[in-house]
Amino acid sequence: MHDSNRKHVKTRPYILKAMAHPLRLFILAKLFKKPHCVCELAEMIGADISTISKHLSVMKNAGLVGDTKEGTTVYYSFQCDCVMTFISCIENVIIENIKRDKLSLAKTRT
Amino acid sequence: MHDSNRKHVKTRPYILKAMAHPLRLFILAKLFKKPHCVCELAEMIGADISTISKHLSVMKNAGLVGDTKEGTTVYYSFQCDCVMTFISCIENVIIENIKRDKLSLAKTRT
DNA sequence: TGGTAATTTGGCTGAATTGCCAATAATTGC
DNA sequence: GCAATTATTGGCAATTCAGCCAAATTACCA
Repeated sequence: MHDSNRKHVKTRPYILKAMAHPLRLFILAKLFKKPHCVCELAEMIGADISTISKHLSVMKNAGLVGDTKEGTTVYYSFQCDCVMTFISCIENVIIENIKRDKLSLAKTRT
Repeated sequence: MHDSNRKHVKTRPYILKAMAHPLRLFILAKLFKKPHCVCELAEMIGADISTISKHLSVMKNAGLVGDTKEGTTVYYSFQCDCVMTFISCIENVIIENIKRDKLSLAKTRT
């Protein structure tokens, strides 16, 4: 692989990784609607606060969310509009996949 | 968490996971330009053929790529236009991140 | 200054992922 | 049919990731 490619390849996936987790997608969807603090999200999800905090940290480092302190409370908010555009795009892929599955199923039946 | 949310959350991340890997992003970028067989990609990347084959299998299951057999050779091709739109969107996030880093760096300096 | 609430960090264990090798399959041409 | 080529699958060791608990940090308030 060319060095230029190698560099390209190394720098990009961290943003995708930051999204590629069920809880993190859920959190993104919630934050898209309005900002939430860590304990609110932990409450919604039913996981340990420290777990949620770590997930938020991953997404913050990836530049997907931002945070604001108010006293001891930290409010996280959505920071990347294009992500939601993409998530809705993913829906389309899923629909296509389902169509394809049905098609191949129909084919094997005949 | 509501059941409807739980379901939502479980079904989506597999497509993101299928992209969230350096080699897989590299492969997607290559396939975006033109179809390639497994051994061509393995050659470009310098990894074992079986490794590449498994990566392609993950992406195929996610509906990101498709394959066509020609003799013993399997050509993989791009199947999801919106992904590249998104990858270019990721570039923007990266640029924003860099800007932010520089800004915070400048702030700490003053 | 001491106590309290919200969050982050460290540490640990179990689970998942990766990548190589070897073995197996599938297809072509002799 | 048999060797050769291409790809897939199984198995294994190494690495990374997730999630929980406990400890540390931060900010507020009396």
